[in-house]
Amino acid sequence: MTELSSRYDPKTVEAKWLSIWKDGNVFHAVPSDKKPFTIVIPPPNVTGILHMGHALNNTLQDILVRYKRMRGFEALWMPGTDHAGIATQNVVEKQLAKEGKTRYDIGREAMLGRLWAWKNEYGGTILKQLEKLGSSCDWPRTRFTMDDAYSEAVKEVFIRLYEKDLIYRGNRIINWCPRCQTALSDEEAEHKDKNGKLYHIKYPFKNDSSKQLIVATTRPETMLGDTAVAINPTDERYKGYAGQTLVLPLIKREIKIIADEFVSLEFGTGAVKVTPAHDPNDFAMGERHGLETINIMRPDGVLNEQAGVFKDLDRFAARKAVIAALDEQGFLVKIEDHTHAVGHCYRCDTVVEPYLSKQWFVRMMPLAKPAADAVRNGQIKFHPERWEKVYLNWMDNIRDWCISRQIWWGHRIPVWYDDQSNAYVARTEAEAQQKAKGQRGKDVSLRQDEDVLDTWFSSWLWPFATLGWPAKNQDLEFFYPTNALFTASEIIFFWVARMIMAGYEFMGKAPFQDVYIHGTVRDAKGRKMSKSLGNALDPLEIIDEYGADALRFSLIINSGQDIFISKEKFEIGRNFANKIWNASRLIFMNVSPEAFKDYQNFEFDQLNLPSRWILSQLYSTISRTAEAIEKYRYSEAESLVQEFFWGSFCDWYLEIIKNQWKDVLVQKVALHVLSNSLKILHPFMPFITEEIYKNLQEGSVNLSNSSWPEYKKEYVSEDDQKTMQSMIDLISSIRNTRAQWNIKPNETVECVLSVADVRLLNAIQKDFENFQVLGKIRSVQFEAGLSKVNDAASGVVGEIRYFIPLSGIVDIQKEKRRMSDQFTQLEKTANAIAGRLQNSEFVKKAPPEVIAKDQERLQIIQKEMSELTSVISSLS
RNA sequence: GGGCGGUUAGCUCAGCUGGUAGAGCAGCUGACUUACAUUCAGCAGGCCGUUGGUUCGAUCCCAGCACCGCCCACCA
Repeated sequence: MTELSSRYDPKTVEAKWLSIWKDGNVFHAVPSDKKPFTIVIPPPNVTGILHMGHALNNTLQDILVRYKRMRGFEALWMPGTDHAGIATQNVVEKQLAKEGKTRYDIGREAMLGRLWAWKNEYGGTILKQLEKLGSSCDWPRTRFTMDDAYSEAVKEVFIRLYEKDLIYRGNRIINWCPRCQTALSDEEAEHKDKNGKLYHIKYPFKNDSSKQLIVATTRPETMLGDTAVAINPTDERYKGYAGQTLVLPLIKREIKIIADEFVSLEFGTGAVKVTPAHDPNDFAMGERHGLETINIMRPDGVLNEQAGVFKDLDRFAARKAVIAALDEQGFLVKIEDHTHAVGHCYRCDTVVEPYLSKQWFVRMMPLAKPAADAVRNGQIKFHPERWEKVYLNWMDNIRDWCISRQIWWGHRIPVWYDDQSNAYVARTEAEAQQKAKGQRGKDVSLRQDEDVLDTWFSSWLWPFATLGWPAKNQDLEFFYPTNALFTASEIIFFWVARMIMAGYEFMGKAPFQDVYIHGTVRDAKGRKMSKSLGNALDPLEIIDEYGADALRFSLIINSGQDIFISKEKFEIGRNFANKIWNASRLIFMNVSPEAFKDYQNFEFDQLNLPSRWILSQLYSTISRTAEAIEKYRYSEAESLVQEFFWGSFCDWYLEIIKNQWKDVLVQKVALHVLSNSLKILHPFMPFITEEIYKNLQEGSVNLSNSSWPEYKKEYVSEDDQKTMQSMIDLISSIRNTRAQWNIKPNETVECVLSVADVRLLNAIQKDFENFQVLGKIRSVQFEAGLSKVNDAASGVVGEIRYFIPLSGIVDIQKEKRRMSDQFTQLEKTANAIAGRLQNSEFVKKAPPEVIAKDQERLQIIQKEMSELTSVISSLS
């Protein structure tokens, strides 16, 4: 029939289908009369290279999108990339560094030219890699956060928020990365526990230098910028100190002692140096007490002229120098070990500096409220649910968002300043000119804000900006809101939360209903996969070696919470693909054109038990798999399909029918099961299923746009499943003889055992030989054939059945003990229930269904007890 | 410091309405059998972290404890 090779070769097959899908544009979705189903891809960074996290994330999305497409939805999966401001700029700056230049050397315009050139050349890499995974994105729709239209959306949002007074500019302590030389948001500063030191330093009093106040600090170099020392007003130790003057060592500046509730009595010495320009708490105290702010540091982390003799020292060198100087002059009291959390830049891992500067902020409280409510009232659901708490906890403690970045790659802030530093927020410079003229009454020259917006300030618009917002159009109308979002927990705050806020603020609707949070892919030892650790498995290499289907399948079936993966894990998927392939070969080798013509139609009543059984299994698998997918239980869905296809279809059905191939009905059933199995396998393993399905020649339809099998209730029979199951158990028991069968002396058994599986025959025969020696079997006939297997269900082998379960146990005494334990347990339960039922008060008060349940349970227990009794007595 | 999760076979994990536990892998036995050795048949291996509570009955529900992991956080 078909010439399928004995081993599945993913490479050629995958390449072939990728181009068929692409040429046919089969994943293109347009507004139609179907129901919409939309997912937007979490846009990978343009600098991204496919890693296992992407592979997992996108496989999950692909499974759902393909499934929904098969279920008749107009399913759109919107692809695209994120410009990744700092990350991309870092990459290009590294290139420049090789030429011995910095971005300042070549200037803003030339730098942007190089950035775009880099983006145009390498920015598509990650998407091509995602495509190789089999991702069924609507590729022609691919968006980029710095597309012209998208940039308009960003600008629009800035202006709208500004007009609502939700954006403001302020002088605040922010997280500053001295390497990237930009501000970071609170989320972009990663806190890590560091083993540091706590330095105790003497600050002498002005009027009596023999008296000192000892302060404790972890960042002694910032003392150069101290403008006060704070104590707690209730601190008995320092009663009357407030208001006195100290002389700052080294600098000799006079500073006051202030009293502030913020100061903890327990920590350190109870006296805190106050450096308003270099610490957020100190800044707040400074505001409360009207303190001066002294900035001692340049943007690159080197101390400035305010630092006196320490000028031009890097902050860490300065720390050492300050300590040395303090020690030398007798101000250093002691140094203690101290662990504390230190912020690090999430892009370059440099220690972040709390730094006073003028930045743009978004007022988050008003935006957070509807977004938090949406989750509270169930309009948006997290899967697994527990992430809702994490989300809400952040939302309820939300702080303003620093959105300006001192880099060049990104959306430039749409604000212009005149010579008096008045700010004009406008869509274009011309508009700003007009506004300025209106306000100043004359033309003034303007300069645009140098800064760009945080990358996330564009990403948070992704679900609707990709569909064309702020323009009104059919796409937006039809595909928004999206249905599900798939992401890792790391970016719940960065992205998910903000998207929800933006969705409500700008669209008046939630951007999606379901948020699926998947685990992190880790190596076998549980470490995060990373290039620097050298433990990363490259998905492309895995695809190359095992195939994309194998990668997808293995990844998903392993996904519980976090996913621990090693190379061997991908054998699961590869082996399964091979199994599917070979089962298909077997079927294709044995079916006739007649069966091929219409294998979807057959008389169900004429089928034998194994056929009815496999159909029953098939259809219950179909519905259970669908249910699992809908509930976002992907690994369960895969297990169900695999268990059915391999464990039931291949291991039992195909073995049983080996000698029945001449029966057209059997051929039809085999083809029918294969065809439908391919359909339910398709979302998980798109390539191999397409390839095999093609051989079924059901019209010219690709599996990618065929439909999910309809559930046929009439094929699902519990009786058939039970009968067949007991047969399977029976045959299994017979197979499993040797040590297990414990035949009583003098007992003889005569039986005819039919074995369909030729392979099994030898194994079993051997066992039976042993069995004959061991027990007293007079004769056992072996017969490779099918008809008798069917008969077995109706009782021919039933005689064997009688003693297998009982004498098949090695340690009868142990089993007896178990059974009598069980009996006592049941007896106790029965008594308890019976007692309850005789209690007239209980019967009066308890709801009828409870009583009914009790009665039912009592009956079951009593039945079990009587069965147990007979079994126990037969054992002795 | 606050919050969240986990603890089940050697390993990775299921166990989604409470009825003394399942899978895959690894291990061990056995089968060269024309769909598949990327295979097939089988075996063994578990006081379901610990202490209490609720229940006739707890891996499951409740509380405490221990250990592991993650997230958040401005005690310098």
